[in-house]
This record gives sequence, structure tokens and C-alpha cells, in this order.
Amino acid sequence: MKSSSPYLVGRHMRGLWWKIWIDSQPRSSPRSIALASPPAVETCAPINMTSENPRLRFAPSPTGALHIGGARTALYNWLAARHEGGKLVLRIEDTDRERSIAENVEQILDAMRWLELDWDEGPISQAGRADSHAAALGRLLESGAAYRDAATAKDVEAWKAEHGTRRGYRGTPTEEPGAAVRLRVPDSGETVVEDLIRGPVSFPNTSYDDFVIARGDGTVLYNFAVAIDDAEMGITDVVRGDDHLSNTPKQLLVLAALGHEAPRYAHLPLLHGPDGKKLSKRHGAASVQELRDSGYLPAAVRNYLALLGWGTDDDTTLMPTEELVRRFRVADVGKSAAIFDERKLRWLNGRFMREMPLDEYTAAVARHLGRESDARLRAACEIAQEKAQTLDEVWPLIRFLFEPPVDDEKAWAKVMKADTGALLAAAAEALAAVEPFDPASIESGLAPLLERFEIKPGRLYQPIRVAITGSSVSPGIFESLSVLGREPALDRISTAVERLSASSADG
RNA sequence: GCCGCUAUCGUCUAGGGGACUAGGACGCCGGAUUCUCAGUCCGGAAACCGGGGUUCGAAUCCCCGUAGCGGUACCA
Repeated sequence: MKSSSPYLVGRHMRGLWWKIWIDSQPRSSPRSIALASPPAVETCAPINMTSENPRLRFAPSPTGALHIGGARTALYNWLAARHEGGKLVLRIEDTDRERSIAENVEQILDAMRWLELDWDEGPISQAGRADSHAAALGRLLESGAAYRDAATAKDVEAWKAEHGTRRGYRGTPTEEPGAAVRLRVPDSGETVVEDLIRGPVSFPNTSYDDFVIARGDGTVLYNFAVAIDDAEMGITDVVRGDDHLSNTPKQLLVLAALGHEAPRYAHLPLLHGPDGKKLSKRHGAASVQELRDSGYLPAAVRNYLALLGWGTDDDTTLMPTEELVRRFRVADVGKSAAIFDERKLRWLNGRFMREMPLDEYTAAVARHLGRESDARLRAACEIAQEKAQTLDEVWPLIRFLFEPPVDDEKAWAKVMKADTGALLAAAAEALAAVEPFDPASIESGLAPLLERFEIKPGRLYQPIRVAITGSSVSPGIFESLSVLGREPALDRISTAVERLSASSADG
């Protein structure tokens, strides 16, 4: 953060986080009651940012699975809360009754748990707070800060056609009980969002409509509910996506009308898809579940997501979660949108996989494969650990230890030449004598064949590999033979020799 | 349309008036490690959106463009 900014001292300044400037010129219409004598500058008391009790919230709407953008927002909130020793509240923004689906809530919770992002309170249903919302709505109606207006969307459009496009819609109060409720927005002045990441951002009040805060039936809308909930739940820091920045003044206006203190705000740059557009489900944006199913590790995903929009001064890239918690500061987050790049996640994931203790690694593989975490799997994991970048890549490498060799024509054709039968037969003979049947002994048992046949190692090892795995790709050949075991290995080699001689007889 | 945000290698970023011949990471290319693949190690190519201004000096500050994105719902 530029130290030149008067608003941001250091990289995580604390101080006045918002203020609303409203010209003292009241509007001529009766609507000005609520703002009859607004101060020229209305400012909340500075919040002491060293305050011991920061409260953050992650507030997803259950209109779909949690995608990586939402996951990053959740992570940043979690990191900020843990870094500050504060509380994280999980709130489900389900005031849109048609698009909010119960099973999506479970999906979101499931995703949070998998990411190992725990929360201290909630999940709280926003819709479940309808009574509080209704009470606040009543107060605003009472004070005149809000009013009923019978205008439909079409009416608003017509009004705008008449009054020009630069002006926000101003309605006409009505007593009609079924009419929607709108908040009065000042006709002058501007509302300033003191954003922790961007500094002060000001919006002319005239650019906002008297926006609807409650439907005709009394149920409330997002920008109203969110302001009330944040205030009543004692949220001190709102960390959310950039797509909310333009709506923040509306929430500030609601807060001001209600006499509530506003939280601090930090708007994160959006995550874009490869096409540069805002990430959404119709993007096929990777959901957290998809990441899990693809074999990524939660810790790697956290590390990667943290780096999307945030970096360290010293270029550190690989960070265990504790380090993320220690170093992360919301104010250090960058301002521009980032694009999700799975290749870097793969690399990062590979690093985490290789650095895991074997038992942990085996457990992760077992979970991913839905298998028993037994001694054999552990042995398999041991020889495959350094080769896989994702959990998904492990099985193809160790499959031969649990199932018969795969049938890979190409691999066979490539290494099983006419004269390899003799080679394999000699290898089998050598292997039968190896004692103990461990990688080092196997290697020294096989080595003399290289000289005897005057061949390069590949000429011998690749046929053995194909014989025991069916594939031309596997962990190290000595390790593979050892874990497979002498008898199965000899069986497979002799089967290959038979097949070889049968085909040469044919041909 | 209106309001707002953003702009450094393909991607994620560092840098915040002189330390910039612009650093790191992924990816890419080449080499090494010669049992495959992967991994690892070494090397390489690769960027300050454009134009003005301020200044002795601008990637950095200001303005104007341009582009991208977001908001503008009785969605969240």
C-alpha cells in the first residue's frame, strides 16, 4: 500500500473506515424527512484496529456449489480471522427463496470442511433472521427513511427515460400495503467506501436509485439484509468479492439510516476464468468438489488460492497453512483480477505430495482410492510418492501391485522384440536366485545380464516392466519388482515369455 | 447509457521516483541425471497498454485515451 495515501498508513492501517458525505441541502420533496438535517460530514467513530475482537464473516449464497472464487474468499476471511485471533462467522445468504437450494448449503459446508476452514459461529441462515429484518424495516418506514412505492420495473424504466440516464430513480410514496419498500437516497453528495485494499472510493448519490429493500410481501432484499446482519452480528471486517463494491454505498446508506456503525471493508479483486470473465458456474469453473475429486490436497489448494491475488515480499511460494496464517494480511492483497491456472496448482500439489510423511500420504491415497490403508498400499505409495503430482496419478503407477498387468498393445509392440524372450528368460533365472528380494539385490542380480547380452539397460528393464505391469510406465523397476514379490514377478515374466514365443511361432 | 474498479513476461506476482540491464514462481525451450514416466539440478527465451505532463530522473506520481472487468433486479 502506498504510504502516500492518507488513508492507509502502513500496509494494514486501521482507522476511519467509512464516512458518508451528504450535502446539507435537503431534497425539496417530502422524502427528505429522514435526512432532514444531515451533518455535512457524517463519520463513524474510528475503530481501533488493534481491537482484540475482530469478527469476520463468510457469506456465500447457496445458488450453486462453492467454486474456487468463493473458496478464495472463504480462505481470505479465514486467514484474516486466524491471523488476528478473531472470529469467523458463516452466514448463508438465502434470501432469494427461488434460487437458494438446501442441498447447496450442504455442498458449501462440505467444501469448507474439506478445505479445513473451520468457523466459529453458524451457519446462520439469513432468511432465518427475517424478524430482525422486519423490525429494521419498520423503523425505517416509521422514520421516513424508507417508503412504499407501487412502481414496477417498467415504471422505473419509464421514469428514467423521462428524467435522463444520469439520475437515479426517485419514487412516489404510497399507502398501498402491497407495494415494495424503497430506501430514500440523497439527491446530492457522495458516499465514500474506505476500502482496505483500494483506499477511498466515492460514489455520487445521484447515481443510485431509491432502491428496493423489501418486496411487496415484506421479505427483504440482499443489500438491506446484509447491512443489518453485519451490524447486528457485530461484524467488524467485511472481506468479500469486488462485485460487491458498487453495492457497498447502498449498504452504507442503510446503515446510516439505521444509525449503525459500519464495518471495515475490503473488496477482493475477482477471479476470472481463462476467458477473462468473472468466474461462475456456467464457466465450468472448478468447484471445490471437483478439485477434491481430481486429487488435489487441501493444503495445496489453500496455498495456491492464497497466492491468487496475494504475494509475499520475499517471493516465498511454498507455504504451509500456519505460515499463511502468520503472514497473510488483507491489506496486502493486490487490486487486479487474477486468472485461475491449474498447471501451477498441479505443481504446487506435487510439492506437497512429495513432502508428506509416508503414513499421511498413504492415508490420503487410500481415502482418494476408497481402499484400505494397509501395508501393501503403504509399500506401493512409498515407491510412487515422488512421481505423482496429484492423488489421481498414483493409481496408474501402482495398479500392477493389485491387479493383473494391463493390456497395452503399444507398450508391448514397442519393447517386446523377437529376441527379448531369451532376455526375459535369463532375467527370470537371475531373479529366482536373488536373495533377499529387495531393490539393491535385484539390481545386482540383474546387472550381469547387461554384459552377457551386451545391451543397454533399457533393453532389459523395459521388457521386464512391460511384463510385470503391462505398461511402459511404472516406478523404478527394482522397487517395483521387490514390492510385487518374487513369485508374482516370475509368473508374469514367464507369461510374457510364452506370449512372445507364441507370436514368433505365428509370425 | 450511467456509476465504479483495474492495467508489469502466456499465467501468478515483486517492485511504490534513482538500487531496473525490471526480480521470483508456474508453464515453455535446451542440457544433465542415461531403466520408463515423473521428479530433481543447470541454462535460456519471455513483460512495465498508449499518449501527454510533473521531475535532473517515471514501471513507480498526475491527466487523457484505450482495453478488460464489475455494478446498475421486488438476484446474491
